[in-house]
Amino acid sequence: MPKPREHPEEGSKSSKRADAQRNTEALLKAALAVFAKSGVDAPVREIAQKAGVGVGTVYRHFPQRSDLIVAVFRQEVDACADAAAVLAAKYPPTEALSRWMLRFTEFVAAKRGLAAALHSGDPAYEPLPAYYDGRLRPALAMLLDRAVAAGEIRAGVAPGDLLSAAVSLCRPAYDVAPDHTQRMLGLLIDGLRYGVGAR
Amino acid sequence: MPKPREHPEEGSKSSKRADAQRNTEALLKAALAVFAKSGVDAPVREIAQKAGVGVGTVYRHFPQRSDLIVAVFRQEVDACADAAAVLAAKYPPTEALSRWMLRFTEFVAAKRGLAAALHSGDPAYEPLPAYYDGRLRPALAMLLDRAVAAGEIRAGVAPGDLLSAAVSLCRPAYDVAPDHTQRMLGLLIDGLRYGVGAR
DNA sequence: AGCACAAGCGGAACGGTATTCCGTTTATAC
DNA sequence: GTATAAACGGAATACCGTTCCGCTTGTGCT
Repeated sequence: MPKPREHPEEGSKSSKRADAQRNTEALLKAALAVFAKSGVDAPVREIAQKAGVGVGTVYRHFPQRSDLIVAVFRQEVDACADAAAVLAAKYPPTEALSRWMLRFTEFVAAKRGLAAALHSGDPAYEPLPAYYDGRLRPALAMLLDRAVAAGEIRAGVAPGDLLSAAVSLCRPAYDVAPDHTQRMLGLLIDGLRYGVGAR
Repeated sequence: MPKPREHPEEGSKSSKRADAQRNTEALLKAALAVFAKSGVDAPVREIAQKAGVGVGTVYRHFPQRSDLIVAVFRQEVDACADAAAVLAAKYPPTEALSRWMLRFTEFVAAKRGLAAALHSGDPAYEPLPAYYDGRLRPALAMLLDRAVAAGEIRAGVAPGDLLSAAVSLCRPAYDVAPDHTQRMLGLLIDGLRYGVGAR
């Protein structure tokens, strides 16, 4: 009989067979693309095909459709949050902040389809807002702190408020000139700069 | 050949055959119940069965699913708005206001499933918020005016703000003690009373 | 009352999707 | 190399939306 795993962890993921691991990743990638193109109600077959697996495999990894949606959402939130550190290392404080805000609004715009699912009342999505907030708010707080420390923007701006404001700004993004969001964001960042050095 | 209708209107509705009229009403009633129990994505067959008609009849009256949803929504909005006049005639001003607010939060809580559909981006639902506002805001304004005129609450409260506040209050209603909304509403009404006669 | 006719009706039929199930394949430990 | 269980694929099943058309029924007329 096969012994229990000797190495409960391999690489960095939980103990799963290598092919299963690959398929999980392929599915997440495929689902991201398909959701973006056809919405979260896209046929499961389409996702399976794009990932190069059978439908059975989709259900093995994500028994509920909501499991797949949640996984994609969390992955995207993580990517957006992680981008903060990368940008902070690469650009001066306020430019990093500005670029991240733009990145964030792209995330929000791209996930408009998911947003409807989140508010559907399905309890499976209940923990997502907390996850979203827990990852994104600290990321933005870090960027804000750096810009404040550099004396480039004023202190006292709550990260949560700024996130909400950015979300509001990209609300009409789909029936307005595409650079509208970008210009509004510019205004928002300029607003943060206002009064630097004033007490 | 059958002549064109002599009496273009009969009773109070548009010129339709009596059975068609009955079926439309039965469908609205059934859809209301089914939507409440199983959400707006409930099977059409289920609604048809509950109304005692065939599925073909559903599609005859409501070619698009969204037509049925919109009709149910408007009917409920109307019922809620009309309740204002009934309550105003039956209770003293502030009690009528209080009771109506409770009635309104019940409406919002019951329509959480519909709310998701409203934000789905389907253009069929686009005119609904305006309808909602156009019916409910005047209803609430009337109740507020009466309470103000009676000197029971202070003036200057915008009906729209109060509606929004009430909606926010019942947001967490589904994972909190059921009387939570009621208590919060009590606070809200008390807040309106504050400062009467001041100035 | 009886008739003619179109509006209205019911539900079978069609096309498509989600979900399950199980025989086959494959990664892993020894 | 081999045994074993995890994982896979896709056919099969179960639903659901939507259409279509022969049948029923309300209505206005005589």
